[in-house]
Amino acid sequence: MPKSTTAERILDAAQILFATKGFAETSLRHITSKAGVNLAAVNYHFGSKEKLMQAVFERTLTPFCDQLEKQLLTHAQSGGESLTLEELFGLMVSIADKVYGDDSKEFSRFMRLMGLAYTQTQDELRAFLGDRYGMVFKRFLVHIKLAAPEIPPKELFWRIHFALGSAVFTLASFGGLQELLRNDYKMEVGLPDVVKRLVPFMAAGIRGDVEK
Amino acid sequence: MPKSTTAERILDAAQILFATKGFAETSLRHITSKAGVNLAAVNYHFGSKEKLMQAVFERTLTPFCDQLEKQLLTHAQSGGESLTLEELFGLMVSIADKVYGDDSKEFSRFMRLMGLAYTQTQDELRAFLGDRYGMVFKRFLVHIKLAAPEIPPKELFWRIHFALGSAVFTLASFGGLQELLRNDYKMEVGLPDVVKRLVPFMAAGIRGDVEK
DNA sequence: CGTTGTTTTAAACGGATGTTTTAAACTTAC
DNA sequence: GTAAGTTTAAAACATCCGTTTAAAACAACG
Repeated sequence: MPKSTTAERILDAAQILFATKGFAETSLRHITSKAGVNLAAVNYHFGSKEKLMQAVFERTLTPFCDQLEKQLLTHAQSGGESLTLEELFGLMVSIADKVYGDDSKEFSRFMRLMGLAYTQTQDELRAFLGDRYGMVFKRFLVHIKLAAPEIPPKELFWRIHFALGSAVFTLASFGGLQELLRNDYKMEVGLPDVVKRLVPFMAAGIRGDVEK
Repeated sequence: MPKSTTAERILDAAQILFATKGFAETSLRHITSKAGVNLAAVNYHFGSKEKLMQAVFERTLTPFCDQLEKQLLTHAQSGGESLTLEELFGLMVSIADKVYGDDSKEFSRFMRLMGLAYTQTQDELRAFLGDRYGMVFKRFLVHIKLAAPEIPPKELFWRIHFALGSAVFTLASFGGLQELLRNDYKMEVGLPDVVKRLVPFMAAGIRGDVEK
């Protein structure tokens, strides 16, 4: 099997435990014992638990954002017309697919981490994510505005957050919902299945097919 | 000022702290010092931290659910036709208005608690809420199904949770979004304003105007 | 008043947490 | 092969946690 460094094993274990139990509920001893390394290794390699959390996000978020920016840029330079909402969200999905492989567990974990980042009030982490990835997010918002130019800014602002909310909420609690569906409806469903329903929901919601 | 019992002061403090910091991140010492009572009072009056969490939800959730059930029942008995989605969500809004008064801070806190209950992996709390309020929720789902009979169950399941997500997410972080809107767009907006946009968004999303 | 039952208080308990320390083990290069 | 630098190891540190104890304060009532 491929040898992995201590730092990598810590990141792997931490990512899984953070995603399934939350930040405060996951102790360094949990992480290090799952990773099979010494307790002190966390503070040696990362400095603190807080920095470890940031490193976990850094590792999973950076490849995704880099790819997203690159593709948006090359599309803009190729002089094509602006992307539709479905294309924009579809782009995110396909990049997530590419970056996180066919391992839907990994993708699900990533989504749960994103949900936790929004939901849990980890002030330092929030600041870190804002500093590190705020620009990417704003650039993406510009594309959304281009894709829905007829919506007044204030209205668009809220619709984006309605849509964002449905995505984060659903994907963050995906495991629980999956179980609920299994118990109440005797149905199995995978993440791609839900994403396929979610993308048009978000796109139409923002575009304003929802006009009363 | 109106005298309040020790148990009430604990509930008040706990509700605020839980909503702003999360369950695991809020200690009993935080709660009791904010409430101005002795540490042991929590275990004396509620038995444990877990039971306190349940009591907080009980206090804020029960009046709302009771009212909702009563109104749905009287409507059914009056022999009227089934309610539309807009009427159903509008009913929830009006009940929330009545129960939580005009205090939009309180309403926002309540929503944040609901979001945490969904997101945070508090197994015992989840079980408690399921036992205590599962039936109310299911009865409400029946009304939604009646209002959107043409949607297959599985599809409806997910659309409901998309809509639920947009509501919980948006209203739970309403304070932050309000500030963001003020800074970036120089606009002021109140809670009723957002709810007015949210209800048709949810209704249309569930009904399936979102068909691709 | 004195007794009884309830509530509050201060202190301690046992355990878990993040972090630090100090020494040992391992790598790397001269 | 030894010296220097890097990584791991075990143990201890200080602090915080939820909970319990036992005594004090209070309330109600005969």
